[in-house]
Amino acid sequence: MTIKEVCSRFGISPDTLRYYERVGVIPEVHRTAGGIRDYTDEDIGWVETAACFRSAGMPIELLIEYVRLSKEGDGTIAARCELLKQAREHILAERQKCDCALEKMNYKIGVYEKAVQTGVLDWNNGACGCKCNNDKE
Amino acid sequence: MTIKEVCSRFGISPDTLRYYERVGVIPEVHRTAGGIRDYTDEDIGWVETAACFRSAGMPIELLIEYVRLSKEGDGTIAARCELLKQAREHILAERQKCDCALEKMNYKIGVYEKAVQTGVLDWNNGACGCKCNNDKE
DNA sequence: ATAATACTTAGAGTTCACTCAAAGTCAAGA
DNA sequence: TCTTGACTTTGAGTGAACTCTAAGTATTAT
Repeated sequence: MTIKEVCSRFGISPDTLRYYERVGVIPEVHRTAGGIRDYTDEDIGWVETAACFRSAGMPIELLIEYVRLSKEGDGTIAARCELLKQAREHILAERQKCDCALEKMNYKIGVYEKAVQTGVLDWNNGACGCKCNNDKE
Repeated sequence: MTIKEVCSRFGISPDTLRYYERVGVIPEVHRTAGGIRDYTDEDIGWVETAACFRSAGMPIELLIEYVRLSKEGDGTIAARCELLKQAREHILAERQKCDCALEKMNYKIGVYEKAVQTGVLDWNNGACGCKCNNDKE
């Protein structure tokens, strides 16, 4: 599969794909005799993982470390497992922040929708109960 | 409330708070006679909103636009409502990506946990069903 | 065979969201 | 009053993640 096809499949630019390979977010991609990238199914699997994890906000450094460990072989299985669990905590926290922001947005949108009809914003009755960022101690 | 107190309450640095005010992510903050920031409850409400929405990945530009519209008065209520709805779609999409990444992570962690015991990674039985980034057309 | 298009690399440039530095002002304690 | 430490502004610097540029090579259509 050509770089173009991989790009359109995952919605990533060719520059980004080459960059991912260069810095080690994905392992080296298979090439044609002329040196042009020709992604195998395995290559595509790596791209899919990278694209999926990146789009959820997982930092590039963690992906690089994961690929590095994978190249080292079966001795790093436990380490990779730990890394994935750590990444999962990171993404769970991200989602928690999304939920908190959504709660606040829904509250505000409710107030605004009333205001669109009445012409007056009324923040007094019932504040948003979300605890986001509040009382950090 | 001093800038220090606001910082520790929301887990933001003073530099970031001043930056938010400078570029318009929050409106101008109340000052003492000497020119030192002294956050009122209303100021703190703005900070809370900014911190919450930012932590969910809402871009600064949208927050600036929201504050700009708010300053213009009641004529922009409908516009602000629209902006919030647009922001909500944005955050919902973010959360969707988190869920997709979590599905993939859980699948991988399952494979690795088996491998930690057996010593062998087995990706063959049952692939991750998540559709993240796949088949973009 | 040749022209047009698409690929390659290395390295520089861009964007976003802060973060720091320098130079000066304010406030509280000795 | 003086000193110490926290505040102020303006503007420059940083890090992450791309994104673009230039110069060159490969592939495809005519």
